[in-house]
This record gives sequence, structure tokens and C-alpha cells, in this order.
Amino acid sequence: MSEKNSQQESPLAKTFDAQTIEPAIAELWDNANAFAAGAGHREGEESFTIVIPPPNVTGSLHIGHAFNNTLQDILVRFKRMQGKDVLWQPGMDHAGIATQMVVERQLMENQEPNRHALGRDNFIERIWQWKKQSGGLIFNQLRRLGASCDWSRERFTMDEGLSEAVLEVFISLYKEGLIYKDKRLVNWDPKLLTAISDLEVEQIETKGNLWHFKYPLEPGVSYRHPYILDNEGNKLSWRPSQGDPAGYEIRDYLTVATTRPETMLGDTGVAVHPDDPRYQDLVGKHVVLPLVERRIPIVADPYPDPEAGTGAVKMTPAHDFNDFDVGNRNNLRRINILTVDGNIHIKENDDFLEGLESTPELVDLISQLHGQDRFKARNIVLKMMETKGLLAKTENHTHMVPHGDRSGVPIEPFLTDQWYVNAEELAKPAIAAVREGRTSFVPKNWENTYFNWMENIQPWCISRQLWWGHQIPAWYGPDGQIFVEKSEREAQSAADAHYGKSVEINRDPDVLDTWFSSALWPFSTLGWPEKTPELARYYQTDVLITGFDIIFFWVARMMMAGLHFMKDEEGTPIEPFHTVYVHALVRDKNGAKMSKSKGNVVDPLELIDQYGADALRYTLANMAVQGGDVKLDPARVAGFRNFGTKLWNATRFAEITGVKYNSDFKPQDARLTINRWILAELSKSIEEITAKIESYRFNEAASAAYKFVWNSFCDWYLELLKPIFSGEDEDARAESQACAAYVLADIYKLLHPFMPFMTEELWQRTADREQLLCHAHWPTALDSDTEAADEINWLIELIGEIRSVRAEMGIKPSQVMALIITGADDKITKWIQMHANAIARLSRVEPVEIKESSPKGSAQIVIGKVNYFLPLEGIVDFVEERKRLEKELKKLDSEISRLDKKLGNERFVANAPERVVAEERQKLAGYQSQKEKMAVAHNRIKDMS
RNA sequence: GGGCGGUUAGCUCAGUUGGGAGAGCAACUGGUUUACACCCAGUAGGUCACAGGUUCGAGCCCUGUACCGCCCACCA
Repeated sequence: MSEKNSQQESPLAKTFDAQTIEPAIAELWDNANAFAAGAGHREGEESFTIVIPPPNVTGSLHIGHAFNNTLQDILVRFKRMQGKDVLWQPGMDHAGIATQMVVERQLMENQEPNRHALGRDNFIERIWQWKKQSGGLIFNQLRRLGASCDWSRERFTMDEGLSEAVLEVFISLYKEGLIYKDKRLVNWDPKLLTAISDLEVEQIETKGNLWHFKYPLEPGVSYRHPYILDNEGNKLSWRPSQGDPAGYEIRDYLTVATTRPETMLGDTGVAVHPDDPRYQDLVGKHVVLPLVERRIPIVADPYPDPEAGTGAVKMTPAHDFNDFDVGNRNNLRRINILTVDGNIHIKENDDFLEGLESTPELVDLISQLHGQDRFKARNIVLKMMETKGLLAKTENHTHMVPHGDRSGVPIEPFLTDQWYVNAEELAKPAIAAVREGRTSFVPKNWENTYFNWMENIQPWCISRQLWWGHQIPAWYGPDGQIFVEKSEREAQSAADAHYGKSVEINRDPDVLDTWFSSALWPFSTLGWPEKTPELARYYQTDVLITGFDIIFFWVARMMMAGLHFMKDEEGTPIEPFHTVYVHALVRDKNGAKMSKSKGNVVDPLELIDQYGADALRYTLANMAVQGGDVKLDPARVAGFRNFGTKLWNATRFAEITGVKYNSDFKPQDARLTINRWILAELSKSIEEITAKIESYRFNEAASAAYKFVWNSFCDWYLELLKPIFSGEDEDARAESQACAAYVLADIYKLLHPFMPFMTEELWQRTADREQLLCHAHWPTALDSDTEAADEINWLIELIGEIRSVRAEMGIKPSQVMALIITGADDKITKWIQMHANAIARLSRVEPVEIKESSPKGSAQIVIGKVNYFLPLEGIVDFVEERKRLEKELKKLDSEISRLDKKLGNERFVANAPERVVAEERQKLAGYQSQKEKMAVAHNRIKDMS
């Protein structure tokens, strides 16, 4: 490294040029293969593994990725510097629907044949081509961000290896009976023409109507319908809970309500609650479904709520999840009246026509409705019902309508054959693992969300009617017999064996839900099902860092898959990770989720262009509050860019003043208080930053570093070194130069996880380093040295007071004035002598003198028992000082009276811990002695002004 | 309908075992020096949403209310 990165001749530029330096540093890391698995590993240190949440192959870096990956990188770089055997496993997700949509759109834009014309194989080939050209853009963007993944290990969910894992998992779950095929209602997306899982359904509040229909009872049947009267004597519907009804009327119809009138074409029953007194006599009778004239039964089922609506509910088992269940319990027919794309299908539909007489009215109905879009059909049905006088009432009604999260159209419950995973079974060990603390969430409250979902988990529909994805390894024999095997050849021989002769088999055309392969990510990327060395070394992974929006989609499913397939030698299941760090989503300024469709996306790449990756990362780290929302304000990015510049300039100052890294410097041997002080502050910061990163409090780690660098190191340490650097004491200068270099080097290390580019650059430029900063040893704290702190804290307080007095009294900065000290003991005297230069320089006082008696006409400062005077004669009107003292005295009075009251409270003295009481007493004494001195000063000045 | 989170300075937000409320930005005053105007020094600004309760003591714990946001859910 030394030939390339030895100290460079040219001095540092005035600011850090992120545009040119960041890419150069990225290249330096690249060439050194700095992030390969195990790079920088030190003997005896364990492994540390993170798998990246695989971005979609179609994706480009959005602010959420930037946030998520910044946090991962902070942790990964931190662990790497601790000498751990680190793997940050990168990779991408094939994102079935999203990718297929992108390429289909591209075909359309290019006016090329659509996918159906192209055919399945050609289309898939086309997607691979697209991936080669435009996929994975996001990885370059992640590199710009500084993500230190082992890029050589990049995986893709459609890779051969990962596909092998998918096959293995599917087949063994099938053979265990945990994957099965079933005909039931699914969430059907009529636009994308595929089934989707419950999680891909978004409930959207929609304003609509609730229409009340009269369904005539079959001829000869009627019943007594009770009612109550309102104050005006109007008949109101009666509910079982209301006690005795006021009266009855004879009805030959039932009223049902619906938000989806068009589904009535598929009604096959009316359900009432078995205990509902209104309808008990009707159970077992029939109604005649209007328009269609189908005779359908009235059944008793616990599902209808007698308190809601009329208590009678129309049943469409083929188009509603509840009705489906009721239908199963009561043997109701299932009549599918829709096509896959959501149009009415009642012509030549045997299910629909069964049992119907072919009347002219029916023919007319069919001709009016068949082929109509479901929403148009709704209006037509409504008109028909109204015409017949069967529309009893129309109410405004706001309700949740399920929409496909990709297509944005209302989904249809649709009766199809699909593949399911028995998630309930797989969830059991996944729940236990978290309950028993083998995997824990940070922050902990997400565990409730996890449990709540896992404990109510539904079968997971994993088949998709798409082309892009892992095709389901199932083949069908002539009679529909299923053969699930690794290859067509094996399926063929299984089929041949089954039938005892050679038969033709057909592969299931469907592909698997993308999340099926993502669920395997923590072990499939390490080579499973092969027993690779990486699998042994890096599984179990350590921390999963992810947004809460994919806890269900991804985290839960990784837990299920990991615990089912990964076992140690004794067969004990191994969780995929021991910790799940859940961060907030980056939201727009209104707190809304950012999404492309809303157009409220902040582009991290623009921020990187403008401020540099380090600045963006530092900002994001500072926003990573556990449990909090993240709203991005560009002004803050600028602020943290400024912080980088500050550090840059501190280094520049060091360079100018001969600060040079010296490996002989031993911090324990530092002699000067100022050096011992900064080393103690450094140690405190090291401890704090280390602890905060380890507890995932990234914002607190970042702000601790910020304060140390800016407030302690730059504002005070470097300022206090200036007189030493320009002074005569060569030993002091040499020690300080070495010490400053030492502290700077540790600062680079401490900041490296947060701002890797600039720190690496500075590290390389400030000394002839043996290694890259990203492999340097994370610093450890020294034994604490509190002695120095007293002295420097006194100095800081004194300088601050002098500055404050000067400013308040309007003394020009250019005005140099004397400082006279009285009442100094030996210690203070020594300190004054030691720091006279610094005091003079930083607070513009000259000379600094210790005297026996106080000068006349001075501003007065009290620190501890010592008085400090600034003679004002000829400089400023005493009135100003009088006002200032009065203000001070007022403040002291209020403090003193507050403490008096508190300490006068017997119960406080009796109940509060001794420590607290003692502290308060000490404070009070301090304020009192300060007040006495101030009062003296005030009296004196009053006489003069 | 169930669950979770939020309400602290003009703005964006910190505040981990209860013991005098902080940061950044913005504002105001003023800038001499061996780095930095992306800077330095100083100043001002808060009934910690509201109402009760526990406690010697509450931004923090308990109860309730209001408003905002999110997640889950099959009410026709």
C-alpha cells in the first residue's frame, strides 16, 4: 500500500471534494479487495454476517435503500474494524411481477410483439437480456453510497444455485405435506391475471353505497316481520336485543344488503343467524333470486350478525371469502360468474345455467350482462332491480375495498386451483424462537407485531400465473395425478412407474411467489443445499436490518424456512439470525410513505451529488432513532456535510502546524494537562460510541462522535494548542503534535463506519499507513484520567465567562483588557500561570495578573471561590456592568430560593437519596458564595455609576 | 373493530433505569487570531398536547381526553 498511499506531497485542499475523492477511495477499496469475506479478519475473532435485503433487480436506489444500507454498512465496518470475520452478502431479487411488468412495458414501447406472441421461452430469454443490460443498476449506486458488501459473492434469486435451493425446499415441503394444491378462493388480480397472497392485498377506504334488495320468498311463503315505532310513529327495523317488538307486518320477501350488486347473479343462498327469532321459521325455505329466478335456500349459520343490517345476508360463495365458508358449511352451490379479467360470464356457463329455465327474460338478462365489465354490470343490475321495484333502499357507505398492491385495481375473490404452504405449521417454531429469545427484535415492540401475525397466519398462496420466476416443479399425469420432482426426467419416470406404462405428462405452468425464494436467502446465498464452507462459517447470520414493512413478507418467512431446513449436528434448528433490527421508513415531509406512484420520492443520488455520500450517510445515521419516523430535510444533509468539512480542516490545521503521526507516542505518557484531557475525552467517546453502535443506537453514536470532534477537539483542544505550537517549549510542542495526530487517527477510526470515504482519505494522507482504515483496529479506551479534566474544565469555564461578560457589555473584540485575579489558592495560581497564554489568546485579555486586592471599577466573575476582574475604566460605562450584575443576582436569587424551598422540605430530605440531597446542598452553597461576591461587586459599582 | 406510535424552542427532531429541558437549522448581536464564512464568539426562544393520579420530586410512571399517523381485520 505504501507506494500508492504514502503521504502525498500536495497540501490538503480547502474543502473535501466528494465528487472526485469518493470514487477514488471506492477504487482503492476495490483494488485491495477490501470487503471480501473475511478481509481484515484477526485471529481469534468470530464471524459476523449480514445478508442484504435483496433489492429488486428492477430497482434503483431510493432513500429507503440508502437508509437501510447505511445502517448495515455502519455495523459491518464497525465489526470489520474489530477484527471479526465479516461477510456482508449482497444480492438481488428477481421480483416476479415487477420485472415482468417492466419488460412487457418495454416491448410495448418498442412496438414489439407482446409476451404471448413471443411465447414463454422467448419472453424469459428477453427478461434475462434485459437483466444483463439494465438490471442491477442499484449495485453501482450502493457502491457510491460506500456499502462494503463482498461484491464478488453477489447472488440472484434466479441463479442456478438459488434455484436449486428453491427446488429442494419445494419438493421436501411437498413430500412432508406442508405444500399442497387446493381449490379455494384466492385474491385474484384481474389486471395482472394472477393470484396474489393476502399480503399483496391493500385495503383501501372507498366511498360506495350499500344497496338493500328485496328477495321474494318462494310462492306461498311469508312470515311475520317485527318492527318498532319511532317518535313519529314510523316503522323501524327491530333487532333481537331490543326486547318486545312493537308490531308485525306480513312479508313475502327478505331484505338483504350488498355493496356489490353484480355478485347477486352468483347468489346461491341467504343466510340468517340460527337464533334470530325473525327468521327461524324461514330456515329451510327458499327465496327466488330476482332477475335470474333461481330458487335458493335460506340457511342458518352463525356468520350473520342479527344486530347488523337486516340480519339476513345474501350468499355468493364463489365471490366472497365469508360466503365461501358459509357455503361450505351449508352445502351451497358455488357459481362463478366472472372471467379472469373481471367481466361477467353467464353465457354458456353451465354452473350459472344449471337449474334455470331458458325463459325470454333469462335470455335478455344474459344478453344485457354477459361480457360486461364488473363495474358496468353493477349499474345494469341496479337498474334492473330498481325497475322491478326490488331496490328497497340506497345508503351511502364507506368501506375497505381490497386492491392489488402492484396493479392498483380491486381484486376479486376467485375460485381457482393454487399451491399453498401450510404456514400455520411452519410458524410454530418461528414463534417459539422469538418467544424464547433466540431471535430478538430491536426495538422490542415489533415482536408483538410479529406474534400477532404469526399466530393468526393463513395458508400462504405461493403460485403465480406469471412466467418470470421459479416454475413449480410439478407435472400432471393424464388423470391429473401430481408428480413433484426435481426434473422432468424424474417426473416422467415417476409417472411411468405410477401408471405402469409410458404416459404424457405436462408441467404446471405457474411460478412461485418471489418471496418463496427470498425466504431462503440467509442460507441459499451461502450455497445450501450444498454443504459449503461458507455455510459452516457464516450461518447463523447475525443481524438482519430491515424496514418494518417487510416483517411479514420476508422476516417471518425467513424464520419459518430457516428453522425448518437449517439444523446443527444434533438436529436442533438454527434461526437465520439472532437479531432483527427494525428501522422506520423514510417518509416525505407530510409523514406519508414515499412511493413512486405518489411522486414524493427524494432521490438519494441527487443528495450524494450535492453533498457527498458521507454527508448523506451521516445524516441518515443521525435519523436512525429506534422507533421513530424518519423525515428527510436537505438542510440537515448540508449540516453534516459541514461537519465533514470541519474535520477536514482540522486535519489541514494539523498538517500546517506540523502535527505528524508518530508511532512512538504513548498516550499513557502524555505529560501536558491539555493532552491528558483530550485523551480522556477521547476515551469517553470511544466507550460511548462503541456501546451505542453495539446497542444499535446509531443516532446516539453519531452525535457523540459529532460532539467530540467539533466541540471538544476543534473548539477547545486545537484552540488551546495554538499557543503551544507557537510557543518556545519544544518538548511541549512535540508531545502535543504527536498527541493531536494520535487523537486524529482515532477520530478517523471512530467516524469511519459513518463517513468512510473522507476518513479513509485522511487516514491515507496523514501518514504512511500499513493498512487501509477499513481494516484498522477499532480503538479501545484508556484508563480514565479525571485530574486533567478539572483543570481544563476550569479553563473552559473561565474563558467562556470572560467572553460572555465582554459580549454582554458590548466590548469590542479588538479591545484588549486586563484580567486580575484575587483569592487564588496554590492550585489556581499554578493553573493561571500554566494557561495564561491560552486565556489571553482566547478571551482577548492582557495582561493576566494575580493580585492581593480587587481593582476598582471592574466587571467581576466568580468561579468557585476565586474572583476574576476585568477593569472597565476607560472602556465602558459602569452602568452596563451594573445591569449585568443585577441580572446575574436575580438569576442567583431565584436559584437559591428554589433550593432553599426544596431543602427546607423535610420530606425531600427524608426521602430523596442522600446523594441527591448532598448535591443540592453543594449547589446551594456554591450559589450563595457566588451571590455574596456578586453582591459586593454590585454595591461597589452602584457607587460609581 | 383491534393493535401500535406520535404530540418537547419558529422548523426538523433528541431526551435508556423519575432528581434543574437539549441538538441542528432558522433568528438576533458581533467578528480580532496558525485550519475552517460549509467558520468563530455571544444572545434570545419551551405551562414538554390537555385533565387527573402516584411520588419529597414527573417530559419520563399510571388513568382518561383530544388531535395526527401507521399496521391488521370477512361486517353483508
